Amino acid sequence: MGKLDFSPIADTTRRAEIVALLRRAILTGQLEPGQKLNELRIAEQMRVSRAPLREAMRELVQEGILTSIPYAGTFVIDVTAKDIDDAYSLNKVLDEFAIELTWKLRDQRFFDDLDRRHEAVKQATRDLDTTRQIETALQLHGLIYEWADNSVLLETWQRLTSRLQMYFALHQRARNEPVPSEDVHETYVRLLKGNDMRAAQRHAREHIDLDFEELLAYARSLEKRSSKGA
Amino acid sequence: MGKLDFSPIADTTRRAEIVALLRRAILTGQLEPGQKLNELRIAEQMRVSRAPLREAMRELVQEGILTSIPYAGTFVIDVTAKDIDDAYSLNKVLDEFAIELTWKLRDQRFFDDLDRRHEAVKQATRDLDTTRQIETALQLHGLIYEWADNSVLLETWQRLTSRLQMYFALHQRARNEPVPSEDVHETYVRLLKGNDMRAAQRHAREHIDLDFEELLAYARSLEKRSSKGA
DNA sequence: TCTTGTTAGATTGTCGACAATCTGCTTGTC
DNA sequence: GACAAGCAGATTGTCGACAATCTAACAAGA
Repeated sequence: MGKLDFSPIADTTRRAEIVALLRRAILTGQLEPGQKLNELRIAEQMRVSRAPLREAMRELVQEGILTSIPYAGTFVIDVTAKDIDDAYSLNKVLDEFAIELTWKLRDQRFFDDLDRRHEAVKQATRDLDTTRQIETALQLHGLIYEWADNSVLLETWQRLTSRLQMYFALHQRARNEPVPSEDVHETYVRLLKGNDMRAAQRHAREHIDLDFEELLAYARSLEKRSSKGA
Repeated sequence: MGKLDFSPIADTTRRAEIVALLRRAILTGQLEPGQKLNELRIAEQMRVSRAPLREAMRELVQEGILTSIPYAGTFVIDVTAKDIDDAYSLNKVLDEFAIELTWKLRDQRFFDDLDRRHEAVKQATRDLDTTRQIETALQLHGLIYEWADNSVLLETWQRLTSRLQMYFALHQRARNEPVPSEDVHETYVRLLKGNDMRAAQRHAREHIDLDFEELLAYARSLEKRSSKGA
């Protein structure tokens, strides 16, 4: 059902633009899990040859949101409940670590940025813009990784985030009941501003406010169905 | 091993072969950090066109061992002491997590595999084959990740491993004094076989036997020098 | 001498065409 | 009707050539 229209590419290298376009299409759920990406069709829509498109797809395969089978095709990854569970549990461990690293580096700029990102989530919530809501929530949570001053950790988190964003978008899309939310991030932000690191870590480990539990339940409900064709 | 088990068919695409070749060249230090990869030259040497080579390079960029600057070139990543330190500290956290997940899944096959990999390290050590020594040591440590039954964690570890292997190979290469080792993995293996999970985790966190400290010292000693040209 | 503009060479980015491979349908046989 | 062989059609993988961009060497002018 992939009648998504791409607009022609503009500046910088085509490859980079293509990566951005495809990533966005996948993470917002415009390209559905399991869907095959037809190189010729996409290349024509973007007014681009297959070479940069294929290179872009190779990047996204390594990024973990596409999967490739030689001579068969490249597909959006399938989302299983196990995948989500795996990502969830690793995320908790990483959060705890990131908080530990960030803790003594916090300063006024950190708190300001924290508030700013928190506000962005609340704004998206008021706007009922669910896609942006997911995006901003993940950015809020990403702050501790950006401040942790550990490039490998940050990279790891960003890879995880891609998938998380895709999962959540999928979930939101399913129940077009759009708004989950009053302010679920309140506690998280307050603890990050406070003086009790252990409490913040505990909150991250036990109570994470991203609605994983519900997401998991949704994924399990999908598990029963057969895979869809083209 | 008397039961008939078919492994997947070999990847018959040139791209996959190229990825394997390049990765090996980088991880063994044949391609040095900072070095530029000339597409035309490499393509000619491999008797391959630039298309699959470029796709392969794109994969390795995402894998984190190459870095690319548009219209300038693709280079082997530079190794800084900070990078190693970052990877090291994240590795400790992940090890601890992997041990926790693996712990209750251990069975006889796990212990057998553990012994087998441990033996492989000792064999490589006896052979004075330092490259293989690094490789097998990392495979030994990778066992807990393979058993942890968390695909995202395994993927993360494998990405980390690429870099670690590169760092260690670099280090070994520098001091051609080849042998570090009597059996430094003894304690690690013994604890993984035992009944005290906390002790195993503590060992992973505090005492990891991969010679990180020495590696770090070496990297810091390099920090003073300027970058080299082609 | 220093700066600035130009130009030639080399290298990366992109394109269109061809080769290899897969998929599904058709055909022929039993 | 069931089944294997074989033939299109479509799609991915690879190639060689061209376009865009960078580098550095050189010349002209202050």
